[in-house]
Amino acid sequence: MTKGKKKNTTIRDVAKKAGVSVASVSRYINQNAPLSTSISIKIQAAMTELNFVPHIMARRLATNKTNTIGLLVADLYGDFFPPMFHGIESVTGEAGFDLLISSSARTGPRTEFPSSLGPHNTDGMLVFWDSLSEAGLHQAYERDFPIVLIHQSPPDKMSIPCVTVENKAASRRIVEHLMEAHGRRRIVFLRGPDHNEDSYWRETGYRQALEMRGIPFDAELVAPGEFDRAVAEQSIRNLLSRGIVFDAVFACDDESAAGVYSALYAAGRTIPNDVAVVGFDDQRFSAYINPPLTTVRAHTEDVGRIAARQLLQIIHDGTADSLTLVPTEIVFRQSCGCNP
Amino acid sequence: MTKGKKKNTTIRDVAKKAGVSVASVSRYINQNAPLSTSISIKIQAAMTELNFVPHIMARRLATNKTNTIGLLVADLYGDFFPPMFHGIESVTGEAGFDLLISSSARTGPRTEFPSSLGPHNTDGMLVFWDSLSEAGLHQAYERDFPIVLIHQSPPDKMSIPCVTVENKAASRRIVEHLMEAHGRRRIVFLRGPDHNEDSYWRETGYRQALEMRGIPFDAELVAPGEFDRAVAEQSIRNLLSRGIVFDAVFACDDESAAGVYSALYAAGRTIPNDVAVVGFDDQRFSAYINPPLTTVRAHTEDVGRIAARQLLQIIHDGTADSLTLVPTEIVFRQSCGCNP
DNA sequence: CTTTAATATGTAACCGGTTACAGAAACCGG
DNA sequence: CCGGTTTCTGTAACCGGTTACATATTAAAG
Repeated sequence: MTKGKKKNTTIRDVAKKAGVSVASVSRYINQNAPLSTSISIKIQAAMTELNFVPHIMARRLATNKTNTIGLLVADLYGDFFPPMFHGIESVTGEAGFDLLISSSARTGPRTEFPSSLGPHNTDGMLVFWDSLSEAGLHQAYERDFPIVLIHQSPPDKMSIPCVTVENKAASRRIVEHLMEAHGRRRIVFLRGPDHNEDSYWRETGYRQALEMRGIPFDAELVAPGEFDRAVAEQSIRNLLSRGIVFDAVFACDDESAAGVYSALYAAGRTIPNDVAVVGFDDQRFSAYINPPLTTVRAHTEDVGRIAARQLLQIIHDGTADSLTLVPTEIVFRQSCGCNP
Repeated sequence: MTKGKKKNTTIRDVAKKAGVSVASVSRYINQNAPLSTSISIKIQAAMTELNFVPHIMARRLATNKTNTIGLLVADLYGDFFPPMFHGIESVTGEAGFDLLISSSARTGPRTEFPSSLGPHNTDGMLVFWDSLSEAGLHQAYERDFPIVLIHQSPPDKMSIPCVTVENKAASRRIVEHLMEAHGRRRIVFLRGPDHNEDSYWRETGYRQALEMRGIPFDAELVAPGEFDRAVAEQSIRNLLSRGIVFDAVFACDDESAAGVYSALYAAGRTIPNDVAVVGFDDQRFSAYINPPLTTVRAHTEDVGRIAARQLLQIIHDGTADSLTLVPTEIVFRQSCGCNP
């Protein structure tokens, strides 16, 4: 429209128009070397006149920095992602970094280090649970590409910083609450996916609570939840039909707690009178369901914020904390028997 | 560790080692020109031996293509984003494009065309409602940078493709349902934010339904919902305390429907017997609340998919549909009085 | 008023790919 | 066996910034 010519205006055009050298223009743009005011003015004038926009890729090629960080996620199920993203974005944005997202939903956990997120394209990468295989991680680790793991601790031998939430203590406390405040004794635990660490620690907390109360662990009371509503519902149905007695359920996450509700409701059991139910995560719907779910709140936004900060720090000076546990807190609603 | 030398291995190193020209190596990598097998083999050998990884930024500088598309969102409230993202990612990923995300949550709607998402850094951009000011849009439009709008139609004078959901017909039908199937007459409408288009069309559908039934529009029955639980709750409280009579509520979105539930519950009114309630969006919690909410399902994932496809098409050949309306469907649950 | 040190600019060589163009090799019909 | 294609391969000039180093300018010192 305007000029007719396809050519981009470059730093050299600006230099010519301002009657100075390209180096000066570059220095003016980056403000990284002293420059006389008279020259600065001329450059500024030329730049605005030519409507000059520096070519980011050229800069990146020359400096070998991308000012971009990569985000590798498995899938965006649940209410998990938005707050996490919000946390991450708030710190990366502040620091002037772009965010490149890649989901492995289509492909399953990447077995290869994803080239689109690797060096040359990002300065570092945030890796969520289940998004990158151990082999893929290893590739990144070897070239010591900056990485921080989220909700996943590093495999043996690799020391990669990790940030996740405090699972065990909160789980222990919520189960203790069921026992102490509401006198429950036969508490079902609904597991998460097999190698999920959150699930592992939540189960550990559950077992510790039993142990402290001298209640023997009963394998019959543990069933799959898979972080999935339908699976959890089926598990509870099974327990019920097999005549197994229980007076409470600790669901590994709120999603499966919702499944518990359905199964219990269908069987005519009331919550919390017949069976108390508690979950983990404090998803958005948890406050709305009936009765409102007692659960553990994970400050997911903080997790994102902290992870991003760690990554920036690695990129900047190579240091980071090897493990950060973000505190969790129990939110007492009605499904456990409180606030009747 | 390995070599001790900092230098990256480049295409020239590969060429030298394979005893061929850089052009051949480039052609081998891109498979864009015939190459004798003998040469191909030598190059492949050299590449694996040197562990060569092409430098993406160099390629981008040379080709002036980024293979990246930008995603500009306001904030990631609600259940809105994950499915949308999923849809987008599925098509961009398939096409080999990266996704650069920028949220304007920290800053409010961008008034400037965000340089990090602009030309040089992305090949095109998906813009959500409320994320970019009209001025910002205009800048992009002038340089005819590929854009498609999501849930927002272009301001006057600019013809930018847009994809959103069908709001009006579904709204009309759900209100008609309230009238015909359940005999409701005094139906409250809870508005969304002021200049939100979804809200506008939903209200239009509401009015049409009234009109077709010969029921006069009553301004007293329209109150703010703002897509916000608390605001909606307060609005219903007000109506109630002012003694305004109504037998149904059409909430502009499910979030505000949840607020309606609270207000009604607090006032001792039952749903759907005293007041029928319907919403819009079919958020995740809507099936879980009590009673399950009758609402309109928007196929958000499709919106994302279609928008992404449109954008790729613009990038590819410059063409696109100026408006795509993704169909919606009513899901009948219990809050309207169905399935008792 | 030189001599020397400090500072501001400019020149040109990078960064690591792509690709227009030209030259070489292989193929083909007559 | 020769000119005319057709198909491969190589050279070198880009893409648009940054920056080490050299040079011009100016200030400080002697």
